[in-house]
Amino acid sequence: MTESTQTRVERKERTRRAILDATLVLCEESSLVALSLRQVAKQVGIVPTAFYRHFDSIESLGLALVDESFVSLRAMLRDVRRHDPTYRDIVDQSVDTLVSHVQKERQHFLFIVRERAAGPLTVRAAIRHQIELCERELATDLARLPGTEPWSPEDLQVLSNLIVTAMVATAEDILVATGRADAEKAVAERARTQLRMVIIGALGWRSRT
Amino acid sequence: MTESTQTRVERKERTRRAILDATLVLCEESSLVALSLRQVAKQVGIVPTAFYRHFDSIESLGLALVDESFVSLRAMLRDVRRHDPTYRDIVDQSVDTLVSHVQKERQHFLFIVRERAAGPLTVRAAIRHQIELCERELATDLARLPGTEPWSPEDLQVLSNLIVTAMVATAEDILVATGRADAEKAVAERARTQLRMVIIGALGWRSRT
DNA sequence: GCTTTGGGTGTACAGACGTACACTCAAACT
DNA sequence: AGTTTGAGTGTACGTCTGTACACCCAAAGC
Repeated sequence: MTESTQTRVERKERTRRAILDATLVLCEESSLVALSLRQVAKQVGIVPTAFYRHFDSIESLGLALVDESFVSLRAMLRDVRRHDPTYRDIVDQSVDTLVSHVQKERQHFLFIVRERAAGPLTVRAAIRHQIELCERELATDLARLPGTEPWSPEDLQVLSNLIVTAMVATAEDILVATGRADAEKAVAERARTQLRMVIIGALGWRSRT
Repeated sequence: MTESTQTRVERKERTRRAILDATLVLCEESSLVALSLRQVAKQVGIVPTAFYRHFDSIESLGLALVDESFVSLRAMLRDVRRHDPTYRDIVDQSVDTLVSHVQKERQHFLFIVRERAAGPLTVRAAIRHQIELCERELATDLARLPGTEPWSPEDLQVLSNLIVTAMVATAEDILVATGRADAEKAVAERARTQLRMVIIGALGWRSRT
């Protein structure tokens, strides 16, 4: 028999995690806004009123899940950045990293993609804000690449927005294609082509201002 | 006093429309999956059980709304196509058309954008299918533009997917920016820049196959 | 003109919903 | 050792949910 004695904060943290995990499971099929406190409690294995010891509404639970999800997403961006920025196959590397992270953190990406459009107002706003931060981050990364000297900060931001949009759409398509290896490959290949097209376009772009 | 006598099919169609409209109103704030039959009925002004005379579930009501929404979206695509394809400001024309249609058909676009990610399974599938049809349509349009001769059908499809993705994202941003004229202008300007970048990229693109 | 049809009504019920309140009982603190 | 704290329990409530069933009555069909 394992030693099951635990401190109080450990027990609390364990239950909190169980709530977060249970919600991610339930959110694979539906959305936060269609989720009841009782469903979550049942999935966790606690009584409904115990939920309030950890979150005061489904909405604040959602905000916690947004924070958590973007921790793993930022880990992905760090992975992308880790590679040599001058490496010629940066596109392949980035897309590979995206694909593997989406598969590994499937629940988080599913949650973000769904709640971004349908979640409670504050959750939608939080996700929008986080994605905007990612865009800015990407913009500063792009500024470090060779050949980007003539671009204005505004153009970098616009380009960054386009790339992030395309990558979010790619993540969505990977989630839909899950399980069908050929479909997954096709999505990845398309993402690579699109990234190359965009980069070529950006290199040929001259700001009008 | 207006003549209020109506045929039976007229009355039925009128109520059906009222249900569709009421649902679009309710879907401005939430999602189909968080909507109850009783809420819809109350909004329409009919008794809950009367709902079944027109749809047998919220889901099939959703499918009807998808069809309806894409009728107006196709009208938009027709508007875009109506302009001279060789016209040099095709980008400006297209973005202007998109912006004005999103504003005019705000409810439909809100519905599509939200349910695309969060709706019932069959609704999500229907929306995905319709958007894919739009992509193919755009691909054939692109094939008619001068300078696209060297592109393979696959590359056209990939480019079309990228453009549609960017325009869907633009529509989402317009919906969020509604009411703030400066924000709306910024979104439109960004969409124009992105379209130009993509087109330049596509012109410089050479297929590897 | 009499019958049929079918959109809309009203009542009724079992189950799920959020949440208030009083409770237990170990861990944590003094 | 005695007290406090707080995560989790159990009951209880009024409200909302989907849907079954019997009903109404004007338009449609004969």
